[in-house]
Amino acid sequence: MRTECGECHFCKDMKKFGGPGRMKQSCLLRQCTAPVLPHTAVCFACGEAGKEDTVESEEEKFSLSLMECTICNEIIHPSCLKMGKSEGIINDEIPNCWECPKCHKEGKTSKDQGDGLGKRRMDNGEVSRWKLTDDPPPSKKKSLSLDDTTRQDGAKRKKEKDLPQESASKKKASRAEQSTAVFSFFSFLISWT
DNA sequence: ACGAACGTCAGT
DNA sequence: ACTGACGTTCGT
Ligand SMILES: [Zn+2]
Ligand SMILES: [Zn+2]
Ligand SMILES: [Zn+2]
Repeated sequence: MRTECGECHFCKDMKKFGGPGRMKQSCLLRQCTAPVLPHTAVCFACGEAGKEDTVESEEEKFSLSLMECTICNEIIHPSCLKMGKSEGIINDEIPNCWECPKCHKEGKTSKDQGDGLGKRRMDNGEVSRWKLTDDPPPSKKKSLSLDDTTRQDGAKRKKEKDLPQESASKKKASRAEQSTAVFSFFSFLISWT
């Protein structure tokens, strides 16, 4: 809720402070201390969303909420984990965040990430990233189709000033735009080597 | 491994 | 539609 400092790296990028506005990050003084899961998050086991608001007992709210593990990054309803005894370690600083019982069963104590990627904020004050997209736990590799449909969100590269070539769905680049794209492509080839 | 870039989400 | 900003990808 703090006001933007106007002087940090990200503020200086903002158009409102005269920057190009490409980074699109919040002011360093305004970083969220309690990030929540996206609304699109679903349970790794049952594929459904969180249902904490369908019940009023605090105990049931927990078992029907979605919890994300800081170690394996799986998001799951605690109630969808049918494990005998083991309890997870709940991080009360960050909503819907824990170290799941599965991970704590094996040696996976805190600082070994199953896949390296996907970090969040550790208990100290240092920032990290976290990921919520699944990754098949220990075996398969996720096909990673290079082509299309399974596009994660996120970003590809653009360039520096914007290459306006788009496929057939939306704008249908004008021929002038196409030729600039071709020109840019040749410029790129020339600058190679 | 780090940081810039950017698509996309979420709120208005 | 517009805005802020998150999470992923890519260049280095
Ligand atoms: Zn700032
Ligand atoms: Zn579930
Ligand atoms: Zn886990």
